[in-house]
Amino acid sequence: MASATRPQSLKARQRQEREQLILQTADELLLEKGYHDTSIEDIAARVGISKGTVYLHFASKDDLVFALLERGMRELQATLDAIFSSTGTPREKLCAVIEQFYAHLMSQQRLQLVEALFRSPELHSRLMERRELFNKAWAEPRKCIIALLEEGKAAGEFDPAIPTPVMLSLFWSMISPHTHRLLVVEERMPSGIVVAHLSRFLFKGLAPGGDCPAIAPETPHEME
Amino acid sequence: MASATRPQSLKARQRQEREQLILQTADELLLEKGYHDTSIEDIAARVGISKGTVYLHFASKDDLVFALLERGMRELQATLDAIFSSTGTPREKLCAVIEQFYAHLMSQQRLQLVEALFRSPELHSRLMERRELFNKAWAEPRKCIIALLEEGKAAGEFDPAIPTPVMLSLFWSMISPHTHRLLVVEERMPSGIVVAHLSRFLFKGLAPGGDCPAIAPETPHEME
Amino acid sequence: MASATRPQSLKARQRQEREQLILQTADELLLEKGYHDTSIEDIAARVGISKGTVYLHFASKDDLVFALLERGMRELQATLDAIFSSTGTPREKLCAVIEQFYAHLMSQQRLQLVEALFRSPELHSRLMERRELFNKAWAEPRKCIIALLEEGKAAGEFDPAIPTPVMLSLFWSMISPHTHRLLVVEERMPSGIVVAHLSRFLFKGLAPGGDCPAIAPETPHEME
Amino acid sequence: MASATRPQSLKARQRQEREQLILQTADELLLEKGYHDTSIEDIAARVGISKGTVYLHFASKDDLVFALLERGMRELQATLDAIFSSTGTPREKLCAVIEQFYAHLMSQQRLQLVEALFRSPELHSRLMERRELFNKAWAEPRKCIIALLEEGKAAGEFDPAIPTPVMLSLFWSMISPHTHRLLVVEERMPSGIVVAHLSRFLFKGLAPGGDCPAIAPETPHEME
DNA sequence: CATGAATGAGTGTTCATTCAT
DNA sequence: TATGAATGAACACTCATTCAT
Repeated sequence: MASATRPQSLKARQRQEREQLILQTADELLLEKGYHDTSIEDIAARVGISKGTVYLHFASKDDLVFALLERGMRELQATLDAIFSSTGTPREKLCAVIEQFYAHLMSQQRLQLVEALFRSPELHSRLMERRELFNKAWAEPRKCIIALLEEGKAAGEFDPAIPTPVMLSLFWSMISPHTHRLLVVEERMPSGIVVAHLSRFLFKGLAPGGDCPAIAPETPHEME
Repeated sequence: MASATRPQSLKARQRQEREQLILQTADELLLEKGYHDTSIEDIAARVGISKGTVYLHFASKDDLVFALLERGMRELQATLDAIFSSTGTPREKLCAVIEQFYAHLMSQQRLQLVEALFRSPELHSRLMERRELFNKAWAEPRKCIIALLEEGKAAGEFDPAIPTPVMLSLFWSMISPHTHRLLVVEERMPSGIVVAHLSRFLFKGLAPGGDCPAIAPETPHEME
Repeated sequence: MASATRPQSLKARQRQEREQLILQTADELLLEKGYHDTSIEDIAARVGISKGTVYLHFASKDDLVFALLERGMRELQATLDAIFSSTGTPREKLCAVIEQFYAHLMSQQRLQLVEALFRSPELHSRLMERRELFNKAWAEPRKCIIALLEEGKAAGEFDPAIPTPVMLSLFWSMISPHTHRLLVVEERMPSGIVVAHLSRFLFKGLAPGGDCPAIAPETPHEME
Repeated sequence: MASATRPQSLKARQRQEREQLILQTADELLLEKGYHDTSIEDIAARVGISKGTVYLHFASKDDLVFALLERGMRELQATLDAIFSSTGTPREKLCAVIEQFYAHLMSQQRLQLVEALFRSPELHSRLMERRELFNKAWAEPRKCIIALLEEGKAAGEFDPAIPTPVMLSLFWSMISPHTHRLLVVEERMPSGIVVAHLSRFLFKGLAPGGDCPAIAPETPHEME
């Protein structure tokens, strides 16, 4: 019964698998060589299919990249959802997010592309033309993190004097691929160590108390 | 006599100005659209000159970008030199570095390009073929910052338990264009405020003391 | 079974034909207008295809010209091989070579290109970078002709007082496209007549005997 | 008196000298690198003047080349005139022509360019658009040689069975730069020796008598 | 007069995209 | 459905030519 129930489902599954393979390969190549130096032909060749076949799955190169971003977003969201629905303080949860990034997403080179593309002005602008679908996907994780941060502030874990956008920005910095590359890839530090340092640094920095003088718009420094 | 000393100097100055204009325009366009989506013709058009004229100043597109990077490096180094040679604790100096970045370099959108290009795998490799001059320029600031950090550790300002590479990486994060864009550009926070927050966060995080349990390679968290 | 052996052979044959068409057209255009005044677009237009298609067959303009030269060489060598392996005196064989040149190669405007390109200093140098394959191809015919000339000397057919390089040079002159153009193309003389005259002239000039006074480095003439 | 007679003549003479210098330099460069790889800037640089100055003398690159050809023609004609007006048999005169080519024109690399350009399809066609002036210049030497050849036939020096165009063509072959390059430049034969061989060969080949069977349009040979 | 900065048409080459098979 | 041949727009770069100084 199971063997014959879905003759189309079989094909559909194969199609799905191929699509995932294309996405995965594109992910790797884009990270290796960047958007413009990766041609559709390159991707097709590494997958072992022909150029035309790629177009059976993705209407354009930009669509392919877009799908890649969506996939990254979905994975990110799934990771975050799992963490958010768990029990623990905001700090513990944010800690877990950092950990997840380093343990899984970064090392699998998944989210790096999301980040990399977002930081690339060339693609950023082009892809933002499709903002409709995209921003939604991006807004969701953002809201989650913000919620955690404000929850933490309310719980007295984080310093309420630090504006949430600043906190958010600092948090993104902790999980940036750039940091990952410098420490894990180039300095060969174990991922666990890096995570511990980053987390500790982040939460020490965000913790309430300490000298928070009235922030002067122009801080007095002895520089020219 | 003095009035006649520079018949050539006039032309030379005009040439210099034109060259700076091209560089500045290229800087803007590259930041807006990225390397591959900015053509020489684009740059020439915005400057108001013809394609060929650009080639009177820069032998190739790569040469133009390279000159841009060199300019960024020179400015960076000049800024750092001024700060390093001043009096003050390491903390004050690093604080001044962050401040300078935000006050001058970032707002002039210079270093963003340096960063952006360095993160692009495609250009990175091509530009690294000119490593000779370039690496030196890049290594110098790096050494300066590292020296400051270790001086700070020795002086008891920074936590010696944090490895210097980690500190360095965190410092880069503070002055990343990404953070600048999120907070100053998108959130419209005044640059001075952002600097104050970043500095305070950085030094609170780097300060000695606080809970620094033995860092476990695998931190225990309740995630899958 | 035999009928199905070539499903690819069909496409392959079409590809071959297209490639030959491009080569032939390039040959014509290069002869008409020369290397620099013939653009890839020109060639594509005359073939009736697009620029890009040319690049499906030849990786660069130089590659195309190189393929053209190779083709010319192969044809030349094939012709010479057939003649050399036949029976006959050296004189008869050289005569046959001239004949073949005029009957086939010249009229197909093939070797003209070889010659023309070899006389262009600009291309000569660029193409000589691929000397490995090429020099071999060029050296072979040269050796064949030299062998024939020396065989002829030994057999008493040619004047041993004439150095072989001189003989070789005179022989090349007989089959130069320039001569062909002047007599066959411009003067409209039948190719057979021209061949007969050239051969007769060559062999009469090369024949032993006649007044060969001691060759004085400075021949006495009444000129300024 | 002599010093002030021609204030313009002085300037005019300087202008003439510069023009000759440009021509001479262009001659050299064109021979070295060919037409398309020699830019106006190249020529100006070697002369030591600026691009613009070249255009004060020659309206276009083609004009410059054209002037070069005219100069070559004039020299050729002068040489031929001197020879033709001397006493001697046609054979002696033609011999002198060959000699002159090798002794002076070739070694000074003058006429090589005339020849080279004429054999280059690219320039030939373009320059032929200016045929009016040009053909006249080219026709004159041609007529001279033809006259000599026919005079020689009439005098019994040359074989009347050989058509004059064939003779002319053979004569051009003897003085081709190609032959010169092969023997004098590459084989390092002394120019005098080469001239002696060429002359002897030419006149032996052109001499009356010998086997001149009825020329069959299709010569019988054992070739495929 | 001499200069050389400025121009812009032209060329080789790449590659996303289409479509006949 | 899968292929890959064909297309053509786009781009970096060159250089003959012009012209303001």
